[in-house]
Amino acid sequence: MSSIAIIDFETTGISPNMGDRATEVAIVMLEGGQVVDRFQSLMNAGVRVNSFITQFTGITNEMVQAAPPAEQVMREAARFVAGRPMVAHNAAFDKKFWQAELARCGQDASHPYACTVLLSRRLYPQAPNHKLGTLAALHHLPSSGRAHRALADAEMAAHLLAQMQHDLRTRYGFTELDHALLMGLQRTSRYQVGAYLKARVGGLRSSI
DNA sequence: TGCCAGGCCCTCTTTAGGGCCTT
Repeated sequence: MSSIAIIDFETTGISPNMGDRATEVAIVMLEGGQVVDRFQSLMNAGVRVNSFITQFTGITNEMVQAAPPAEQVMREAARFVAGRPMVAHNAAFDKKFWQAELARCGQDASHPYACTVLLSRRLYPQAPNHKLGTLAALHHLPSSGRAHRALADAEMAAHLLAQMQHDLRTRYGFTELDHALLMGLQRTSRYQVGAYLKARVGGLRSSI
């Protein structure tokens, strides 16, 4: 059975191109709709955490200074992912930090990323918004810790992805749900979602 | 304190502008 790596970074800001660095990473391995493994670590990139970020995430300068070096953590994270396809909530954000941090230690970062924000916009257009916390409440997903810490957010995104996989199975009759299907779905116009899923499921059945 | 990005998406659009989402 194929597994998917769901990742979440906590960082000092929103742009690695502006000098922002990762302070924490968590990766949750999802297999058959179940969380089967976890990786989490704070990391010390040698930068200071400002008061807004500390208030937002709970991560302090003392915590970061006591953490292992960023390069060491990123090498371990890359080994944990081991080339698996990846998913993140607003993947454009986590993907650019993944690439920036791995580039600093000469590691390959060419993993395909699917995005639960894009998928949610396709599958749950009725949602009031597509923030992770809102979607977790909407689907009554289990909470697994403090929001805006990497492991809690990665687990929440994994539960959201599992919910999407469940809905695709029950609504559209999918028996196999791979990463390529998710990549195709997130690239599909919201007006073409039904046609795309119907084509991919092989015309077994569709509720659209 | 407030700003810093960027890809995606919508619409009163497409020769554009602005909101969403992440920290």
